[in-house]
Amino acid sequence: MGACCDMRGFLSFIVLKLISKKNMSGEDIRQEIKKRKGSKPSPGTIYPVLKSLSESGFIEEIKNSGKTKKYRLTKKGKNEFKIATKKFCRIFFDMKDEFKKSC
Amino acid sequence: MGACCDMRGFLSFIVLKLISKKNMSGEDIRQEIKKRKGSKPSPGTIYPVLKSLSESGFIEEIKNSGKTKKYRLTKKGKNEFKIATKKFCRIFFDMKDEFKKSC
DNA sequence: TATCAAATATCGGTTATACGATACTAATAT
DNA sequence: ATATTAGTATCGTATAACCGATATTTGATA
Repeated sequence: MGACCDMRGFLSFIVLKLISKKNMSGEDIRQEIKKRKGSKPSPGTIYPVLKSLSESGFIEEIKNSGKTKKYRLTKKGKNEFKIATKKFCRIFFDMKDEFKKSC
Repeated sequence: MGACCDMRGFLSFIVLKLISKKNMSGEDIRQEIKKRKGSKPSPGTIYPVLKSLSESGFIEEIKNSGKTKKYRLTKKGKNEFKIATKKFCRIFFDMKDEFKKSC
């Protein structure tokens, strides 16, 4: 319910996008999404996504000193992200105008 | 299953976006989404969305000669779309770079 | 080493997205 | 007037996104 456009979905894509810029942990990702969407995804949302992306071979864990697990894109993940980005652009190509107006 | 980024979601937003540019019928919208996403949403997908947007007062039917019903944004709908666009931009603001590279 | 806290992992349940099938409606052609 | 057909509407169901609660791990600190 609520507003018509709750921007639900695209979470896997957003995660790939974030990791593509910088290696990140689950916590890092939750924080960054909070910044962007306003609401912080629950652990029960983000960790299954990371697991799924990991099992599909799109991302991989990198050893880390702290108590966090950081992830990076694999080669396969980079390719997948490239394809997904193309698709995203085909869907939203005319958002370029809105970007200029609204951002 | 399938790829990780099936771009599911955002349908209401896409519909508002399309109608914001040009008054459209359900069929028009299905066609346009097929062009963008590759797959044509089924009637059972699109008409409930139009109904819901209509009941919420975001879009309204305009009388039409043909056997189609065309919709346009209401004032409320324009406002909602503006807000949703801002949110979209906050989430995907750094897609601007990708747009340049991939579109 | 025992404890604490932060991050991660898992599970059950809710809701929205979406499909396929079927039914309805209305303009048009026979 | 009746049949045809494109567009619209509705229903039941499947799937994925997501949350909240709980459990587990692990680095850090007492």
